[in-house]
Amino acid sequence: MLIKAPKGTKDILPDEIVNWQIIEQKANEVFSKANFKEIRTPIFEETSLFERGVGDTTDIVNKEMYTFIKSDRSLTLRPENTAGAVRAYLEHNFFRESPPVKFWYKGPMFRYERPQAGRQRQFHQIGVEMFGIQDASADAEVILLASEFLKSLGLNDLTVEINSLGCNKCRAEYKENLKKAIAPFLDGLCEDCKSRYEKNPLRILDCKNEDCIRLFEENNLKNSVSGIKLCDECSNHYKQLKEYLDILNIKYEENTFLVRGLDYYTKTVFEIKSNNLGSQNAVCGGGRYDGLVETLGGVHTPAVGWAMGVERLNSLIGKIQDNKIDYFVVSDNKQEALKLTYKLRACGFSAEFDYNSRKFIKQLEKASKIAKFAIILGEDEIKNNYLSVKNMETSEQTRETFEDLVK
RNA sequence: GCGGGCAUCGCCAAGCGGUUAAGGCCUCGGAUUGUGGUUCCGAUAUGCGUGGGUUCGAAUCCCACUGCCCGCCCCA
Repeated sequence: MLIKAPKGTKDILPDEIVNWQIIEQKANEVFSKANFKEIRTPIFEETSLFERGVGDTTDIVNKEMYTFIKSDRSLTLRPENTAGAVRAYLEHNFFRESPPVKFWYKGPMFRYERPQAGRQRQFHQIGVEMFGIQDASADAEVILLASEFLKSLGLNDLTVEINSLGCNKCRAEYKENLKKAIAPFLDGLCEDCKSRYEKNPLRILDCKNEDCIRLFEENNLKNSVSGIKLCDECSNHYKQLKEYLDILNIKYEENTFLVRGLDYYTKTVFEIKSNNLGSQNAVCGGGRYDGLVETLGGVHTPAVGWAMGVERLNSLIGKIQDNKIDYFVVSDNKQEALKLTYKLRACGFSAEFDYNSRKFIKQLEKASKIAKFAIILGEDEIKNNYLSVKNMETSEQTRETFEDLVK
């Protein structure tokens, strides 16, 4: 019985690795320009980091974590990277630097869920975190960054949705008002919504149940929600964000039903969606988390960030072709072929030869499949110290010395 | 945790109870011991996810299991 990769995990094969390399390279380019620095945190952390950081009312913490005990310590494979980034920020005293402190990261995350389109148990995220700036220009900055990054990958028309959840102060009020608006038709909602009503009423807005959505519409919940006032500070912040986005010419849609499932978000939340992803349609999600640094033991520090799912991103990008190598050395003399191959590599070219010493015609056929040029190195070439270089695209063949070729 | 669908060569597949399980791609070899990518010929599944059962006879029908995919929940 062959051992297979575990459920919900995938091998990234040579055929598709080019996409990944390009995504990571673009991330580095785009984020570096904005002076975001890459950070790499451990793949596992102490379990309590996620319980405190992500929130113990979330599904992620309640039923999706890969947790194991080693030497009496409870450790967990990271389900996301924001908590780890904040932990590192505190552990290495980044709060002593002049704000903002700007990080970006990439890497695998782990969540125990039933796999489906756009969802795996081991998946990859690229994300940014920005610490120390309360002003809405920081929110705009990270949204701009997400948009620039997507643009650099040729993804231009994705929808940005934004909303504001308010701060701790006004969110409590918001929840009460929301409950009041929902109360009249609470009985008609699904079981999940009924239990969310007490535990986490904001999440009711996120319900996908058709009957619930119909009831929301019949009772004009959207208007009721829009009518709920944020405190002055929060509504100002939200207003400023929209002004910044307008100035930056970033198109967005306001979605008063946009609620994120992680507990740490405050004020701004946003998602970037695509219609080509199946039912898991968010390629990017994030927002502001002004309370998280404090929750994890630091002084109050405003922060904002997002994460993208690399697998989802990848499925939006067409397959990027692997480039052909520069030279394939065709020769009956394996020693000379090997020597020439290594000389070409030393000069910075990609090169290969036929390890099997097959017939000339087979070698040329192989060359046409994998290389831009074939270098024919036969008896005559070796004796008279020249190379026959054939362009496999145009069939043109020229006679050159090694020195001319590598110039 | 709950629904739905699918499993035939490395990949894509035809077959729907009856003699040796189509075809295509890829791979390998030959036509062709120095000029390929087009062409022609040839090779490649004692086996149809696994285990039972029905039948004279099963890839084809029935049952169980496993795996994968899709959806719900939640999230990237």
